Amino acid sequence: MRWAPDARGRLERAAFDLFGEQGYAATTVPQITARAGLTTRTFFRYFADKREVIFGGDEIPRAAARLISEAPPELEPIDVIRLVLDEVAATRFDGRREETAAWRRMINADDSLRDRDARKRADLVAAARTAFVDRGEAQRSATIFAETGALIFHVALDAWLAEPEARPMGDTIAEIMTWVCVRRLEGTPLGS
Amino acid sequence: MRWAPDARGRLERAAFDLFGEQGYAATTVPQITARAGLTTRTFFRYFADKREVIFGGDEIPRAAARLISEAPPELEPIDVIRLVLDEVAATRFDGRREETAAWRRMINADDSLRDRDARKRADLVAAARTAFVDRGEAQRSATIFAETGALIFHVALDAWLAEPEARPMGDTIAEIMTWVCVRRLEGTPLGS
DNA sequence: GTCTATATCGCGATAGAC
DNA sequence: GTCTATCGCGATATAGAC
Repeated sequence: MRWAPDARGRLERAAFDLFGEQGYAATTVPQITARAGLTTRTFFRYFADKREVIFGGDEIPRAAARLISEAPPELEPIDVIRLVLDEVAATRFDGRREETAAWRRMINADDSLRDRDARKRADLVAAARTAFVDRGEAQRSATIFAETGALIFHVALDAWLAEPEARPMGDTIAEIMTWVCVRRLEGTPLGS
Repeated sequence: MRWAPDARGRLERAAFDLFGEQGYAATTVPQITARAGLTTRTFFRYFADKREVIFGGDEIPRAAARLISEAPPELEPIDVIRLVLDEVAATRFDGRREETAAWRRMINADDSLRDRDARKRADLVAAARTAFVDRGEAQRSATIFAETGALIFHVALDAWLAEPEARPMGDTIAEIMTWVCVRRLEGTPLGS
């Protein structure tokens, strides 16, 4: 056949290998595509820019939105957050602490990656907000719940990665959640 | 004198004018510097990149950190947040709703500006966290208070700009704050 | 200040899949 | 045949090096 399969996967692997060897900034797109046996132009067909190789496109916002939609309708929003975060922690982070820490180190070492990382969090909030609205939340409460979920998750991820001993990330999340409480007050008089 | 004064201000004004006329993405740095009567190189001496003309450098994180440090030491963190946000609202936003809305529209219209905007929020959180630590908060609680302050501020700003009638931004902030509560639980047994 | 590398993207051609 | 992935070439702006 004319093209080797899985061009996207080859680009991702070549990129991560090179980033590991030389660092993110020192690696050029032509180097990545040369290693993957493709052209520079092809890289930009799969990834909007060089930063996007690091982040999984919109996979995370989509997964979060799906989990929120599928949560039992009778759950309070804060319990939806708990459910979603526990699921995410168990399936995507437990057992991958070292890889995750290395990934975070790479992001934190580069300014343009920190920009994009912050943007990804905003995208996650936007997707979660929509999902909460679909559950019947008002715009404003949906926004606050989405923001709060992202807050808990990011604080917990940082804390979990900083802990001396590996333990289930859900434990860290539970600790953070005891700290933050969000009350639904829509419609109640101000100051109540 | 050899150089016309206020190169930075001229660059900012030229940039905003051109962004208004042609849009952000369609405006090149050489166009900006030509209008300001300066060279491209000079632009990058004042601004790290093209996006930074839009944001005020690290002025906002610095101001927030200063306000947190100067708040009366006996205040609870959530009341420090209230104080700081009210001050910021009154001095920087009240009476500038239209400019602020236009500024937000410009940011939301461009992907690279959304990246940077999200990053600026992260920088603000980092500065506020440090300031809370200086007040004697533990790392983890400082992080949560800083994140919560940023959350309230951003939700309130969005809401305030979306309101049909202009009113003091502090009123919107007060409404949002009745929604979000943060408890200091460091040192208490888990599950309490 | 000048020079240059590199990211980024548009366009037309082409090769194989269905 | 049409559709899609890929290529090759080129143009331009940002951003950093010298």
